Amino acid sequence: MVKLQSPFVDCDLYSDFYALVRQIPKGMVTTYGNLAKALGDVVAARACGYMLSINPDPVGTPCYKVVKSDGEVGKFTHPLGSEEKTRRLQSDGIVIEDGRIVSFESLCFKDFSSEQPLQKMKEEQGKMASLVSLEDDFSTDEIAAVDVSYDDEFGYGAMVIDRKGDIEIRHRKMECRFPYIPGYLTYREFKFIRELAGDYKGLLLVDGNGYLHPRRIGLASFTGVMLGIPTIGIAKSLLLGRNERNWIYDDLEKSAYMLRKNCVISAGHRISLDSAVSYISEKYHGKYPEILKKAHAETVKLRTVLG
DNA sequence: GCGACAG
DNA sequence: ATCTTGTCGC
Repeated sequence: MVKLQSPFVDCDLYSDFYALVRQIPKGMVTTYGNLAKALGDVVAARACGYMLSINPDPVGTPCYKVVKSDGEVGKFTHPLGSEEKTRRLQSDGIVIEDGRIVSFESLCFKDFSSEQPLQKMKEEQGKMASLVSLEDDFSTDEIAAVDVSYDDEFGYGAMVIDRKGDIEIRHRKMECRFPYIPGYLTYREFKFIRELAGDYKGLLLVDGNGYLHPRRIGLASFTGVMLGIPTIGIAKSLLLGRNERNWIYDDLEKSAYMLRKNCVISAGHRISLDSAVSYISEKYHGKYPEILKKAHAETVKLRTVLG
């Protein structure tokens, strides 16, 4: 059994990110995209905006210096909004005309010092992808589902295990310091799944993708490899790919099946796509899997009670 | 300029 | 997922 340590599932991306914002020199600006690239992937640009919107230290971490990629000032979460952002930029000596930074190119700081955590995660995903098996090697004696919901700083995870009608429910509340970033859901959610699953060895349904992923290693597949268990990815929307008669193709490869609106099935680990599709569609009669709905409802219940 | 972006 | 400061490619 492969026993890979995963140093990145505990990454505090918020702190890494705010440290980058503090590197912007006096009198300069940067863009959400440049910060995302410093984290290791421009796809995180919108998450950078989100992290700024919940910046816990607006004085020490000056988020007004972060603007859009075309030099427009962009939004600002403040009672006075973007006009206040503009005023703060101007008091740094930056000239703004028609809502746009003048001499934007020369004022835009890009030379961040960074470990590029997302880049390292991408490399880890590449290694994990090579360990995924799409050969059927699963039993259906026990089936389980996991899901996590969130508030600002915590995640609320739930796992429902069905052992031939005998239902067990597990809960877990943990701090979460990693925002949602397309392609990196693993680094937000896997630690919840690891805690919830414990030594569970049955088939696991994961709320997200498996093989349908830019690096062929969505949360469901990553979970399968890390825990050494068979998994299936069940997503509610498409991360990528084109729908042709409900089969999802990305590049030229068939990588998922849209069972219905809001139910995209992909192979996780130790199962083929065809087996995943026929098992799920038969067991749940072509509907969204009940056990995942229950797991989701449990996370909401937990968040309402503990949050 | 519009739509796409697992949760 | 929540109710939220983007970017890129068609």
